[in-house]
Amino acid sequence: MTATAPQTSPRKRAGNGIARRIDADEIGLDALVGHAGYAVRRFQIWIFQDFIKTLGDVDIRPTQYSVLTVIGANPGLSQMAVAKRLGIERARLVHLLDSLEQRKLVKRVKSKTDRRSHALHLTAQGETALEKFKRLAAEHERHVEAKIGKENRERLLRILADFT
Amino acid sequence: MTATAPQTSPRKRAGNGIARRIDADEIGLDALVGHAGYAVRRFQIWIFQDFIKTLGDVDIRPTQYSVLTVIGANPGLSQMAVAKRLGIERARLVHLLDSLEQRKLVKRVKSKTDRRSHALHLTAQGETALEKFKRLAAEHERHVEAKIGKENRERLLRILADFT
DNA sequence: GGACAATTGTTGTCGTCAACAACAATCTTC
DNA sequence: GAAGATTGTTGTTGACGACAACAATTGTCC
Repeated sequence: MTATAPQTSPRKRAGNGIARRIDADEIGLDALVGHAGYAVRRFQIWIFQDFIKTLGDVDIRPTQYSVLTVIGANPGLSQMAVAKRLGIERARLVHLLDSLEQRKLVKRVKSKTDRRSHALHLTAQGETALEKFKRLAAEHERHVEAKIGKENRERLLRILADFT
Repeated sequence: MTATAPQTSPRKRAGNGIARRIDADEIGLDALVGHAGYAVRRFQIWIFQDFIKTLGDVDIRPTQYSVLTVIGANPGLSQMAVAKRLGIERARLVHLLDSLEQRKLVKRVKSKTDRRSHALHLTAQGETALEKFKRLAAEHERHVEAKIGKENRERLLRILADFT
């Protein structure tokens, strides 16, 4: 027996025979506490939920935002180049671009130099839309700052700079 | 035009007419660089991939590991309590437990005090298996340490302590 | 103590996402 | 020019989060 069990039942007996519900914060995480992956995962879920909520009116999700940003900063990239840069599978990027192209934010232009590939560009509408998205994303970033603190957010960005 | 485009084509002309492929690290991320969510997401993917690979021989994924750990540390919990503690939907936990129960690592015991709920316990086999999983998870954690540094990992855990 | 609301586990659907595999068109290389 | 690699596409699989509905059971309120 290695488990450090604080109780062996989902109820706690209060001595008078009345079963009490266990609060979530009474439940130990044991080895999980020392795992960076667990904390990072929970944090990432929180961040994405806030991002999706903050950009809810314009209906832009984190992955879509990353694609638009990269295309905006590097017009003419191929799908393969975008996928590699963002760590997205090229098969997945196809659907992402289908959606963004339907919404007239992005256009696929046949490349002159390589007839297999498409040169990706923002439409004029996409350019102005992206401006708005960036303002909303900055607002989301302020939420992150409010949640973990200004210095902690900057520390975090420094620690994880290699993964961008 | 707000885009700071270093090129407008997926090829770079080298002057002699030969098109050169663009390397991924030449592609700017623009606003993405300042977003904690992007870095956290990429890092989380890296961590999970390493975890899955390191625990590949025993076929345990991060979520399964978290469920086993919590049950091991708090025998007798209900499914609802585990789901709440780990931020998993109770509908999703059903399938997770189905799988773990089939593998004889966990057992659902009918609760005496609440006939709606199940008291969750590790089997004897589950106890010894979890020991091994924890050793492998610790090895994974050393990979994280090697990737971002010992101090950075500890800083990270401190910053994100509220999310566990 | 009996009606009504809340909780628990379960089943099902839907959409997102990563990981593969296969394919046609095209390019590169030898 | 033939063989192999690359690009975009389509499709499948499985993990995962979010919902909705349901039966069984428990809690609450009058």
